[in-house]
Amino acid sequence: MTTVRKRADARRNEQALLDAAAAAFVETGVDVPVRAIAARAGVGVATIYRHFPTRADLIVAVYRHQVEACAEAGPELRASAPSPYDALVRWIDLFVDFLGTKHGLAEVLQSGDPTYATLHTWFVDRLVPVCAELLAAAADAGQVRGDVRALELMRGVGNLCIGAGTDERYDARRMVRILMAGLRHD
Amino acid sequence: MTTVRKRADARRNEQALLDAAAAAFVETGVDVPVRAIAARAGVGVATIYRHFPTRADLIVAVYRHQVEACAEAGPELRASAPSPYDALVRWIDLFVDFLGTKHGLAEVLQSGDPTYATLHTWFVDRLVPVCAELLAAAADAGQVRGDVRALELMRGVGNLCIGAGTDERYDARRMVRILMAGLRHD
DNA sequence: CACGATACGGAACATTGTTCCGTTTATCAA
DNA sequence: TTGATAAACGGAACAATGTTCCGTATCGTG
Repeated sequence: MTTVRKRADARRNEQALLDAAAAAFVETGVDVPVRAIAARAGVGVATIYRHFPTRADLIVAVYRHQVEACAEAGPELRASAPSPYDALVRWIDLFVDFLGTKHGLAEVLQSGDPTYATLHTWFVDRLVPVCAELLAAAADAGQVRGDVRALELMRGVGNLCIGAGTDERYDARRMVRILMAGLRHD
Repeated sequence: MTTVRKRADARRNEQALLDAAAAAFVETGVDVPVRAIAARAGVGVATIYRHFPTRADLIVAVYRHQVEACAEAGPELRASAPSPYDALVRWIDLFVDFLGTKHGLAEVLQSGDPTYATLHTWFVDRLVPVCAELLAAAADAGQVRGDVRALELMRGVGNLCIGAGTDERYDARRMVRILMAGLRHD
């Protein structure tokens, strides 16, 4: 399978867009206007759409590595943590860390806006199985109630992370800890 | 204090707008375009802004009675429930009922969008004290941990309600129950 | 070096919130 | 009843943003 090599300027622009988007996401949030990203990368708006048909594709590309790392940490924690429940809690911590530092990502993930359907699907496909594994192990060990599905838990945690960092009176991490504590009941 | 009586057409239009907005909120969500509300009420867009300077004011006007009822239920539950914790849980249930049936309201409440600042403030001012009362009673009775503030709890619950009703795999009410269960730990 | 395919840039279009202004209408006094 | 006046109105106009289109420029290859 000989990969068709893209033109040099196309590859250059794609990288410039990824860099510009990453910076803009940090500075303004994932809902930064496309024109701002384009200007920052020194390209026209159409170039964004050519490389990333939807905004979701761009977000996915920017955060691919970090989400991948989070997914891979699941099995590792399962092996190294003192108990299945600990493994689950620590993994959820990683997830919260990730979401908490991405201004507006949690919001957009749960928004239901069709623009972000790809993003939502990608998160679910990649992370829910990992969470399900940890959750099942904890349930099998009798450490958490058995009637909660991974998708539900992740969505709840994601929801709790909305607005994290915008109001010092709201501590998303603490709320997630309380939710995880509630999981222990039957 | 003689109240300056507004013109008859102004009063008529204000009521028509409230009715149209209520219907549109149910049908489309609280983020329905202003033009759609105006058309439904048979008025021009400027008439909306004349009566309700911001979208938040319109939402507040539409839901005023229901939020008021929720606020008033707090002391009643406190008196009638078998325990302070039960009172708290039941009151939170009412709150979830309210949010769950208002498409997009939970989203908008936590969005941080300055457009909805008035709405956010109104919710906080009216409901947080009620929640604080119930929470303090439960904490005094040793039924819940004492380090969670009412604002934080309500915000967490509000967040968990985001997306309720748009995905049958996510049961906001169950997640709220789990959060409330987590509150019992120290 | 020339040519075809690829990619580009920015104008143009669509949607939505918000404001402005010329026109209409309700109210009240004569 | 009628006319003056302040209140209220409607819709055009403006601004911001997402998305698409098309004429032009550039890359890669023979």
